[in-house]
Amino acid sequence: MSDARSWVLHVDLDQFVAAVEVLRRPELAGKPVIVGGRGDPMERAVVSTASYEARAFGVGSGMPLRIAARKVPDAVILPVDADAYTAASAEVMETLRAQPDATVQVLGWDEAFVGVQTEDPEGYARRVQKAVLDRTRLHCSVGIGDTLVRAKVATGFGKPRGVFRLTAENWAAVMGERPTVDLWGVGSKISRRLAAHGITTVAHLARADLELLTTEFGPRMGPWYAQLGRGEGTDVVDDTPWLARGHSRETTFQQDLTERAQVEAAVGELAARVLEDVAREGRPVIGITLKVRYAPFLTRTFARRIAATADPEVVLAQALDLADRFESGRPIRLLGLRAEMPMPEDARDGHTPTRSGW
DNA sequence: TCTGGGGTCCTAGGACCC
DNA sequence: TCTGGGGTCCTAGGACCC
Repeated sequence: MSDARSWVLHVDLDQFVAAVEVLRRPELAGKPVIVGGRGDPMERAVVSTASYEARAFGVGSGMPLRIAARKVPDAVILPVDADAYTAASAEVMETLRAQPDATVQVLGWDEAFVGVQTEDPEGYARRVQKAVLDRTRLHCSVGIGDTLVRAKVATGFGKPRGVFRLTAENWAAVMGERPTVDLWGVGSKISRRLAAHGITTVAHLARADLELLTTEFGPRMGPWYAQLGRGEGTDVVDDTPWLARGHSRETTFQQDLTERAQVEAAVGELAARVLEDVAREGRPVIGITLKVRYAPFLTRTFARRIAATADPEVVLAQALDLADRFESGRPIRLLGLRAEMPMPEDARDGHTPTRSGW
């Protein structure tokens, strides 16, 4: 027997969406490419992905398309083509599953964990990169870790097209002095709350008082953040097929809605789309939630449970009733509708993987 | 120059029950 | 006159991720 041990690999495609677009339009290679919305820089939309050439100008995901276009006047701006990315993603995941002894846990269009037993994880990672490139002509980076969290964080140091290993041995040296917001699962809000307690670096978080964290963040999140600071957590890659908890559709209107007839039409359209999504899966609906965002208070969004069934007439009537009761008369900037689906018994309690490591 | 769309999970607080 | 203590379920809101 060899001294093979188990490793977690995190495979992350480089600038995935932009790369897929360049593949079918080779003339775009080397140019600043921005993908977002319907490809119209004058619309209310944001950047999905920018190519490295565009990122050099300071463009990144989530930035308003209008601003991105101003930063890079020469950019090629393309509409989001979800079907194309889904197809490319499926080929990538198939390639990963075809690797020897690989357990694959898909995280999104462009990333997955791969669990393997090997004595040479770097060699395995390089073979994964080559297999993906040969099959799809797409480049990826690979993080190697002894936990999911460390593998995920490691990938960032490997980009682009590289491999990086992060384990209990080098975690503190590599991550210790970095801000907590660099951790997977810590965003701007949590990092600010941590900073209020003097916890600004990963090293601080790693040795933070458990009681303080529990008081501040609750019985689950408190201990979880402490673990995160040490890079600890599960090392089990779970390939159980993912089951959606729900489906939602939302629309930001290019012009705010002011007429009741407009609201009626918009809700009807959303309801049809959501119910179609659910019907495709053939699963029942246990609740419908309506989301409304009024202009100009962009940050003020509310969602309310409006129905326990998917009956389109009930959904429509309840949605309109709610829109009337809340601040009626104010222009509406966004409407969203979400259908919740029941989970089978054996899929509850985290058996079905979601956000990994949770 | 204003902030997409699709998801998941956790927490707090109220209602209700014994 | 005053209001325990434990438990569950549900909803709203917040935070995060790709």
